[in-house]
Amino acid sequence: MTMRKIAESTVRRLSLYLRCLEGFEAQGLETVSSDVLAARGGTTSAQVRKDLSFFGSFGKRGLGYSVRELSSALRGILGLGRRYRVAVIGAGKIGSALVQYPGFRQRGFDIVAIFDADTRKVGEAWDGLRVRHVRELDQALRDQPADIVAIVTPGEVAQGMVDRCVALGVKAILNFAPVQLQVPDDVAVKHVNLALEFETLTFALNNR
Amino acid sequence: MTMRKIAESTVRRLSLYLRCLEGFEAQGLETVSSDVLAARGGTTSAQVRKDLSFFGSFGKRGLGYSVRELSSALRGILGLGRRYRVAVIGAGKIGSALVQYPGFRQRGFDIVAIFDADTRKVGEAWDGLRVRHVRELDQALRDQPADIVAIVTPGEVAQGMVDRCVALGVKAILNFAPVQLQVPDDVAVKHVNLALEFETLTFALNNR
DNA sequence: GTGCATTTGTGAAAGATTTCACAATGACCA
DNA sequence: TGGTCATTGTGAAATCTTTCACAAATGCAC
Repeated sequence: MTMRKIAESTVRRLSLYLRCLEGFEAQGLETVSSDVLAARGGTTSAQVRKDLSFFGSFGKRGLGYSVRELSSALRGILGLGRRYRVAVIGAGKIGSALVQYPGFRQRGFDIVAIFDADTRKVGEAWDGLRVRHVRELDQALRDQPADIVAIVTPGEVAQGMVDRCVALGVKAILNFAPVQLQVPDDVAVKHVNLALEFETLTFALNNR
Repeated sequence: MTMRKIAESTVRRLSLYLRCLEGFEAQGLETVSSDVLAARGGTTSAQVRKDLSFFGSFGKRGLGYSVRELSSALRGILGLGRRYRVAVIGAGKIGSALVQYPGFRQRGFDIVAIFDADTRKVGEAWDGLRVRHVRELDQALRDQPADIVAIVTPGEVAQGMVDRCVALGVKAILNFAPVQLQVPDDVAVKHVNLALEFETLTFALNNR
């Protein structure tokens, strides 16, 4: 199942398809065609079939896909067959929203630790989780490794935190700080940058 | 300046370059080469030059780019020469984080209204802004049009809100709801979907 | 069981984006 | 002024992604 060189765009769509399938499942649908899935997911049926074809053959010709089976296959492909431990560095507004959002737990992501450099925040309990000082970061991650670290610090300190995490063996980072991070090849980084999203919108507003 | 068919990926990088340039400006740097800008932005010098070449010629051969001039040019290209009015629909955790994040105001985005369907939330003041009931949405947007609407509602009601906004002339939407939105061609939509980002990370963790 | 209506899976074609590579230009120095 | 060095701007090539189009399955009706 694990061939190399799957495009980022393909993986994003797989995740999207899974979300659509969960909707169909909730509606009680048993099967979907690539056409219907594409319509819901905002793409084309050929794209759906091509994306899936990188991983195998999941449909029945003439019939479409079993909603249940395809969901299950996608969860397998995306590695969602188990839960993931997430540590959050930075207890500001966005860190807070992350920690308190119940959707993550539902989707298999458990936030297991939150850190901040501000001693005034340390000790606050958020959603049952005590904010710890960043100086405890290394010890905490050694005792209880995290699968994914979310960086929600100011830009200036983000790289330093990432370096510490990488040294501790963290292989996946979700970065909300507005800086590009340097990491070794075997560490996955995803960036979420709201200013950037807003600016692609202002560009669109001014160019059509 | 306004040719058609600029790739989305190019626009995102332009926004990124601007962020890098602001950093260089803060460090007191007068000029940068495409090489230095690329290193900071996580891309290549050829990519930087190609991206810029769609809009004109901003550098001096042998010298590089004036940090000040290039910043200013990019702000022009991205349409950041003025302020933008943003309305937020949905006063949950993420809506709250959005409204209270001071960075948006600093970057030219003013949140001018926030709506929710939950009457218990209506009337709360967030950062000096009163939460209004969604039934006031149409009247409010007619009185005080917004340039950009951020959708922070549950998925089930997102499309309905978008339809109302589009009918009122909104041309740019930032969608945090985990559904694909249908809009006319002349409306720009950007999606922010954290579950999806997490899932591209779990895919990466399981496929290398 | 035959034929019809569907819909998948997939090579090949088209289209888009990134990288290459180099001529052109400007700054600086002697 | 002329030579050297650095760096841009840009066609052309390479690579990557999406779309096309159709043979191969499958179910269903009769």
